[in-house]
Amino acid sequence: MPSARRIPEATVARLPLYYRALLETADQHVGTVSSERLATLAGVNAAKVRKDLSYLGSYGTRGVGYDVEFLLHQISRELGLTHDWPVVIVGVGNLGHALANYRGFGARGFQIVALVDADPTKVGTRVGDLSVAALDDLPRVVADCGIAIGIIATPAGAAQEVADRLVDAGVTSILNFAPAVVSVPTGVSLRKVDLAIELQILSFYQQRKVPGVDGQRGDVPRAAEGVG
Amino acid sequence: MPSARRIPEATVARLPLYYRALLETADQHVGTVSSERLATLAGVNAAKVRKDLSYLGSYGTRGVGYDVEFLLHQISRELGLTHDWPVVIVGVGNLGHALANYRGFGARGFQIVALVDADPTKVGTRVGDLSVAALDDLPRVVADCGIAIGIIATPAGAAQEVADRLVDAGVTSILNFAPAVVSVPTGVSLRKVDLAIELQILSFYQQRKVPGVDGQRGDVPRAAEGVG
DNA sequence: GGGACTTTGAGAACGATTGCACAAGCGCGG
DNA sequence: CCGCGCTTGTGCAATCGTTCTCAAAGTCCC
Repeated sequence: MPSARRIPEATVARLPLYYRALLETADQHVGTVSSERLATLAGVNAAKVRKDLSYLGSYGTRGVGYDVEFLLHQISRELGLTHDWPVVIVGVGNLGHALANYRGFGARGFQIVALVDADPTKVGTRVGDLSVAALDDLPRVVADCGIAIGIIATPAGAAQEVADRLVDAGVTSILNFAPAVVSVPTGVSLRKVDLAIELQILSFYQQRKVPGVDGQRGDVPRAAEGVG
Repeated sequence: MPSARRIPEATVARLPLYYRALLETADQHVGTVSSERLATLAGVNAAKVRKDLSYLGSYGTRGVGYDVEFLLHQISRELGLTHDWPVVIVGVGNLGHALANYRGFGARGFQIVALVDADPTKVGTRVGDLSVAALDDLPRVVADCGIAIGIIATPAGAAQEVADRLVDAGVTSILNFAPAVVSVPTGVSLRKVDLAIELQILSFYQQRKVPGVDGQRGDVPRAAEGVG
């Protein structure tokens, strides 16, 4: 069982980074890692690694470091990655299609087990080895497959309704790719990924690098400005 | 020109939300918005909106609110959205393909003007109305199109090399979708979107909702836990 | 067995972000 | 022209997150 301790949100967001770094380390048959090395692999600093890991428990050995296999096990347990999660994607447009075929999910324990779309012309078509179900079938699909996690890959206008339907169907974790604010009841987790917003944030800092000029290339002065 | 004032990173990350909310508001021919209303539309609270906007300047009118058009103009200027940004995507796999066809970018001022891939069998193929260029052509492509922003949509193993090449070619802002840590020189902005990590974070909180049980559905107790 | 060296774990200082509370400013109606 | 109601802008306190620092605890070598 995961430790009952409260783990800060910022730490939770970094655990997957450590997990990934540890997987790479384990592949190289390395027995232990120091916080220093783990930090390099995860792209953070060592103090943060130690503090983050200390929230999970005292799993390191002073003078030695962390046992790779053991720490992997602890983190995967904490993240709930000891078993596969079935996932449903709603919206089989450009993005939904790509997400359905994205191998990165399966490789990390997330199985896309169902695709759903509101468009009747898409229902029944095959994507990979799945066939698209109707939006109205969502409750049955979710129940049958034991789905707790749903992905919204619809246009912005449909996002809130889809979220509501996902929640009604019993989904309690939602990843929203639609560029819209959606709200969910307490007890349902929601994360959002907005691709255009990421570019807009880059645009902000880019804008400030070449003051007054419309972003065309040339000898760009290397400002000391970074992006977190 | 953008105000010289330093704007906190957290605020910068929210400006695009306000921008989107204001666009919707403007569509409805509403002349002014209060911070309260803007907060609702952007999914944050009113105090935060006011504080964020105050970093840009005193653009509101007490007792009235913010002029929608004027504020839109100010924010788009600050974000550098007064002109289109040409963008190159490196890696034309599943994800690169979807990103190339994603309409959300064009709609917000980001034009995908070039696609690049290291695979010789992909070079020359057409995706939408673009043809895929070779990785070695990157410097020419970047220079010709005046590209400052690059998107990495390659497998993890290629990410660092691609980032290096983008930087060499003159790109100073990078959005990385590959599940790998990449480092860039000072002066180059880097943001990352890792799809699997988002799911893993959801998995963490999901895991804690149904203690001891392997995530299957049923009568899930509504915990008061949320995800930021 | 003991001393030098390494690395963790945690306390404390620091910095960033959030949320509260309220004065100041503006429009409107009388 | 004045007072009232509304909404912004901001000082302040609280919270959250990061970084520094160092004692404690282990290994390794002699």
